[in-house]
Amino acid sequence: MKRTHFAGSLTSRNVGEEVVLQGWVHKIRNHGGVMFLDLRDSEGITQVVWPDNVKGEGVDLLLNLKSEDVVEVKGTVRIRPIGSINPKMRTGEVEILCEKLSLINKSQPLPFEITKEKEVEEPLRLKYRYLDLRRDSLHRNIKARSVISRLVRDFFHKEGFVEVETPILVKNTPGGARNYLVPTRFGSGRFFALAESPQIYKQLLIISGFDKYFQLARCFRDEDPRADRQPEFTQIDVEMAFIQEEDVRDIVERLFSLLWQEMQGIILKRPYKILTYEESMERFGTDKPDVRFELEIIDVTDYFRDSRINYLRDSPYVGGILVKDAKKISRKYLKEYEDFVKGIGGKLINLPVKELPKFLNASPNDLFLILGGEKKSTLERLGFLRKRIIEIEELKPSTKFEPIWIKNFPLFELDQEGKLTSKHHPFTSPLEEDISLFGSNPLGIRARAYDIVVNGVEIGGGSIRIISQEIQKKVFEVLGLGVKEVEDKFSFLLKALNYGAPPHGGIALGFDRLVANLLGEESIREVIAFPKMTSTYDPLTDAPSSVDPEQLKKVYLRVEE
RNA sequence: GGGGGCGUAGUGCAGCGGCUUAACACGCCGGCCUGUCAAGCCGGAGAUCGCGGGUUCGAAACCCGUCGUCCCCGCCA
Repeated sequence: MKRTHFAGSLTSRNVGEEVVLQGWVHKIRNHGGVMFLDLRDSEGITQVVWPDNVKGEGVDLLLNLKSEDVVEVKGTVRIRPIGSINPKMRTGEVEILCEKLSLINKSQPLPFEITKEKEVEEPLRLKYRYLDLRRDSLHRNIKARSVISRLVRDFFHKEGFVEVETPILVKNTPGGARNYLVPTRFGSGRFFALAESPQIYKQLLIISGFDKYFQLARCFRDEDPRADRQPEFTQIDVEMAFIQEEDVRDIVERLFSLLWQEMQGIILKRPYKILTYEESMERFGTDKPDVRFELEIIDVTDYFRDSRINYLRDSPYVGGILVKDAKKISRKYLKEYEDFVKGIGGKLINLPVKELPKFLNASPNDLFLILGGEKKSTLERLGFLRKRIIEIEELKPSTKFEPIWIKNFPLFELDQEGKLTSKHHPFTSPLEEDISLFGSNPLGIRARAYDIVVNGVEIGGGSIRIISQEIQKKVFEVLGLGVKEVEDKFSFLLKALNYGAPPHGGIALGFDRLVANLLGEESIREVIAFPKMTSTYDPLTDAPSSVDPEQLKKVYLRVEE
C-alpha cells in the first residue's frame, strides 16, 4: 500500500479520511480492552487506537510489537472522544481508528530510549547516531539546520552572489592550523592537504572577475576539537570586490536579521555595536565579549599607585570589576571567587570600603574584585573572571541575542617562541595610517580585520585583503618568510595579484556555531548529523583506522612502530 | 602537552568519612487492566562497581597507576 499522509501532519481537517501511515512504533499503551499505538515518522507522532476489545486485521501482531518496529497502519482519522484530547501533541485532537496493521520490519531492543529526552553519554549516542538522530531534539536540529542553509543560500543568490565550489584537496601551506595530509599514488612523497579554508581560492575568484562569491564550504583542521570545534566543519565563506569594511558588515547584518527573524521571530537591532579590539580588551578582557552584561573592567592602576598593599602598588596594571549588589556575599560564594582567582594567578584581598575609589560609588553590598599584573595578561584574566562572575551571580542578560563587531585587530602577534605571526592571515590589509609602523613597531600595526561576535561566541571573522605587492612584501618580511619560501607557498596568489586585482575583502562565518547559536545549543555536535568525539574518533564507523601495508605502499608510505 | 569533572544493570543515576543481599527510576521479560498519551497495578530477569596494583580481617568506597570520556587551557594563519 502507498503511504497517504505523514503521521506528524494530521489535523482535524483530515477527519473522516481513510489514511495509510508508515513509520516506527514509538510507544504502545495496552489497556486490555483498548490499545494505543503512537506511530512516529519523520514529521511527528499520531495516536492509533484499537477500541472495544481490540479487533481488526493484524491485531494479533499488535500484541507482539516492540519499540521501533516499522509498521503500516490503515485506518480512518477521527476526532478523539471528549476529554481525551491531548493539547501537548500537535496531532492531539485526532487519532486513527485502525482497520489494518501490518509489520514491515522488526527492531532489536535498543541501546537507549528514543522516546525519552533524558541525557545519554555522548560516545554511546555517537556509536548509535542513527538512533540518536531519531530522537526529537536532534531530529529537529538537523531539519532546522537544513532550513537555515536554504535561507543562507537563497539570501546570497538574491544578493547577486555566485556560489562556487573550491577544491578540498589543496596545496599544503603550513603555518596556520595543522593540515590533514592526503597521500597520493601520483608522485612519490607528495601530499595534498585538506583545505582549512577556501581563503586563497576565494581571493583568486575575485581576481577572476566574479564580483561577489559565497560558498557553504567544508573545512578541515587537524587540531583538538572542543564543544564549538570539530576537525571538519562548515563555514559560510564570503568575498566581495570593490568594497569596504561597512559593506561586509551590511551584508552579514542583513543575513543575520533574516535568520533571526525566520528562526527565532526576533528583530535584531541594526547596526550592531562596533568595538575596537583595544576597547574590547580594556573593557571586557576578551576579543569576544558577551556585551549583554554590563559588568565592565575598571582601570584603577593610578588610584592604587600609593596603596599600602604592595600587590596593588607595584603592579604595572590594576583592574577591577564591580559586582553591584552581590547578594551572595557569603563565605561559600567568596570561596568560589577565591578559588577561581587563585586558579588564574591572583589573590582576593579584603579592603575596607573607604579604601575603594569614590568614583565606583560602591556600597557595602557590592563586591569589587581586583587583579594586578602585566596589562595584557591581567586584562585576559579579568575577562575570565568576568565570565565567572556572570555564572556565580547568575546574572540575567539584558537581551536574548546581541551581535557585535570587533574591529582593528592587531595585524601581528607573538607566538610562543616570541616570533611574529599573523593574527588573522598574511593577506590581511593593515590600516592605512599604521603602514608607517612596519619598520619601527610591527606589533602596533592594526589590521582591517573584523570579527562578528554573538553573545560572547565568535561566529566569524574576515578582513579587507592586501592588493598591493609592496605591502604584501612587507608583511612577509615581518613574518620572516624568505623570498624562496613565499615563492614556494604563495607564488600563484602573488602572481595573480599582479594582473589587476580589485580591492576586495570578505568574511567566513562558522556555520555550525551559527546554527547552534540560533537553536540555543551549547555544543555544535548537537547541530551536526555525524560529529566526531573530542579525540577526533568516530565510534560509529571506527575511524580513523589502520591501513593495510599494501595500500600504504601504493602511496609511498610506511608506518613506523 | 597541561588542569578539572565523570566512569556502578541496556539507559539515567544513589551509595564514595570501609558495617548493604549494591538502592531507585526508565527500559526489557511475564501477568492484569476499555481512553491512555511520563498510562496504571502485580511479578521477574539483569551489575565480575572502567582496568591493574596496593592498604585492610574486609574496598564500589581509601591510596598509586592506567584507560576512556566530557569541559577548559595550550593549539585553532
